[in-house]
Amino acid sequence: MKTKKRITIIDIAKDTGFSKSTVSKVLRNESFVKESTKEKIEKSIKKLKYHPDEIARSLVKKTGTNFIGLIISDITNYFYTELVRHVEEAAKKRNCNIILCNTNYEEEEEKEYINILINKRAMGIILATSTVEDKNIKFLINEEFPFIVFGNKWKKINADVITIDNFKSAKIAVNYLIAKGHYKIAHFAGPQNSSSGQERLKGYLKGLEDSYIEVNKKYIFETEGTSKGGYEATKKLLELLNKPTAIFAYNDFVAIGIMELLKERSLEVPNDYSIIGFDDIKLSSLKMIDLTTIKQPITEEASEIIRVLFKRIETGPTGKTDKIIFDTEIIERSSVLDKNKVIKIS
Amino acid sequence: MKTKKRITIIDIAKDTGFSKSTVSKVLRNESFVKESTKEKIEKSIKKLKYHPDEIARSLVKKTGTNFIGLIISDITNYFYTELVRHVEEAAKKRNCNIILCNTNYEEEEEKEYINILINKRAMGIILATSTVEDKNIKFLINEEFPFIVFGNKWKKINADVITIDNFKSAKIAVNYLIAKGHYKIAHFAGPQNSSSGQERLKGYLKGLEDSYIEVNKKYIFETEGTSKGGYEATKKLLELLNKPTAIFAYNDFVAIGIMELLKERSLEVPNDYSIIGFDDIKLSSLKMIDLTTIKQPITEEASEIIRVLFKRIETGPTGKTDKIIFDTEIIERSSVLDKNKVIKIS
DNA sequence: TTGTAGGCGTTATCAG
DNA sequence: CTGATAACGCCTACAA
Repeated sequence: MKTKKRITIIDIAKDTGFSKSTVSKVLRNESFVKESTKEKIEKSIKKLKYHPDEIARSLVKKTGTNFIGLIISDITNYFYTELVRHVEEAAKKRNCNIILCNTNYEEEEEKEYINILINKRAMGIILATSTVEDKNIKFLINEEFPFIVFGNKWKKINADVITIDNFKSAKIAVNYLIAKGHYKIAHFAGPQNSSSGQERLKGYLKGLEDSYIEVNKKYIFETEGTSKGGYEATKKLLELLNKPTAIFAYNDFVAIGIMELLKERSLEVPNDYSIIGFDDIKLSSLKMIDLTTIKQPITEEASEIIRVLFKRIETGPTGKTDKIIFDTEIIERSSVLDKNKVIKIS
Repeated sequence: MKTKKRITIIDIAKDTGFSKSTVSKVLRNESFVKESTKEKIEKSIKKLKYHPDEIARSLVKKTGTNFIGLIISDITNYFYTELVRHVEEAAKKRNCNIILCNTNYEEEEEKEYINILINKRAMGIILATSTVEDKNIKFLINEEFPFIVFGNKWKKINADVITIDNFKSAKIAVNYLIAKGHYKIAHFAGPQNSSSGQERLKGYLKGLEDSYIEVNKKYIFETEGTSKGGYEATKKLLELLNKPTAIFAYNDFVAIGIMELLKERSLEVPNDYSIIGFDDIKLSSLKMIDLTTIKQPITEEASEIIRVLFKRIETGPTGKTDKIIFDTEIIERSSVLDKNKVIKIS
């Protein structure tokens, strides 16, 4: 699997009769090259279809490879899709390319990708898997490798982190439902090995507590954070005798799964069940879905990820890390019933 | 922006007292290294946190960098999202990583990314933008750079191509609508600078012709292939005096845009308008959307892309290229009304 | 079993 | 203005 014979700086040196260092000079268009020889060399470059080898270049310049590794769990999760898109864009502005690493939710893959990225001399790594492994973070810290964590464990770890306040945002969601007259509120929690899952659950609990609503443990379901998870949890929820009137879903995906099952059972949103999601993926704004949700400012987060990561690349480990917490906002759509406005008939 | 001082093979040579070639030997675990020295060296490697530099390695071995460039128009287009996911997976199996290049539908970006990928010594390029530029293909052929085209211009170009038969598939879609009793069928065509857009339009025309249905030019709208495109075209369509009963959309996205506007106007699918899409993105299977559509076997396509690309990388340009055409199938859901089964009341 | 030397494609320093 | 020459981090005969 050898690559075809590359044509190098030497080939064009031979072709023109100049030395390779002169060729190198016109390549980097240094001054002090006679116009005529510059032209000759450039002509030869075109003729021989020469392209400078960035790899060799970065080797001697000891400058970066201009690769950034982006590790995510699942690119078909639309929330991450949007992250990828914006990160790629932001990286491009700094002349960097993204090496896409999809772990498919498998822990070992995360570790493996990290090693690959280190060996391939990525300049930095963005860890955006939903359940970042502690040991991997420790490993990266120990290696003194530039990296940044997205959306996870911001309090505990000594690394740069870009995220939102999941706890607070979850409280906001619950308070919103309460304000709309709901008090029987279920929570379809995310994976409890992810900090976002944990924090949102805690926020839910606190939200209820603040309004003196007693927690009904039967109203809490742990899901895997996918639409399938929401779908399955809804099945169980519908078996409850004392059913809730509203559901706070771990994320929009889960919320959509809920809608799926309700539709199958000819139950209506929001009349039978109110739903609030999390993330505000593009899907949620479709009229056919029209999900009320908590919006993450994904574009801003993405550019901060790149900004902070580059800072880290430049400074190296300093002991001081950045924790950037973005605000969320509630996007009101039609999936939550305002019970205060409902005329009571009975 | 220098990277931190890397520890190299020489550092661990010094540390252990052996020569760098001996170190190199244990790295590639060659035989003929005394067990005890091997152990010492390995210990030192761990101690100094040494990682072999794949980049430097590939320089001297003249073997590939194990990078594959994937150029797409828009990763948030769910169809491509799924492509990316499967391509990444297939590449991983061959120990390759994906450099993700999102052109954002801008032609110049495509050219720019190609240059970057060549300079960074990618092993090959997957061109999966919706409107691949002829000149870029010619450029790559001329450079003798390994590449493969996905979903475009398979007849015309002398390059490896993986695609479906858009013409035939479009005919199938139209025939399906006709079989369901529709004869006033509109087509929301895709960009006519993309071959898929052209071919699907031709297939639509031929499908009508085969059933002796006269073409109504007012029923043909060119869209940009997005949900917004479908949304806007539907606005115009609703202004028609003689309205169609069914719409064949360029892709599922466009179809969803149609649904959006219909929903806004309180029009129903399929009772007021039947819709058939193209691609079968995951979204389309949601109960809230439930779109009848033409399915592309994206997983299989992705693995063929990688297989054929690797073949090309190995053989280099041979003059003979592969054109692999996948079959599509129709996925029946609820967005098409069977007019034959409708009881006529009037 | 281990070490030496040359080279991969560039850049960079310093003479000429 | 132009051209040797020594790196960059690693591999690979060939020698010891």
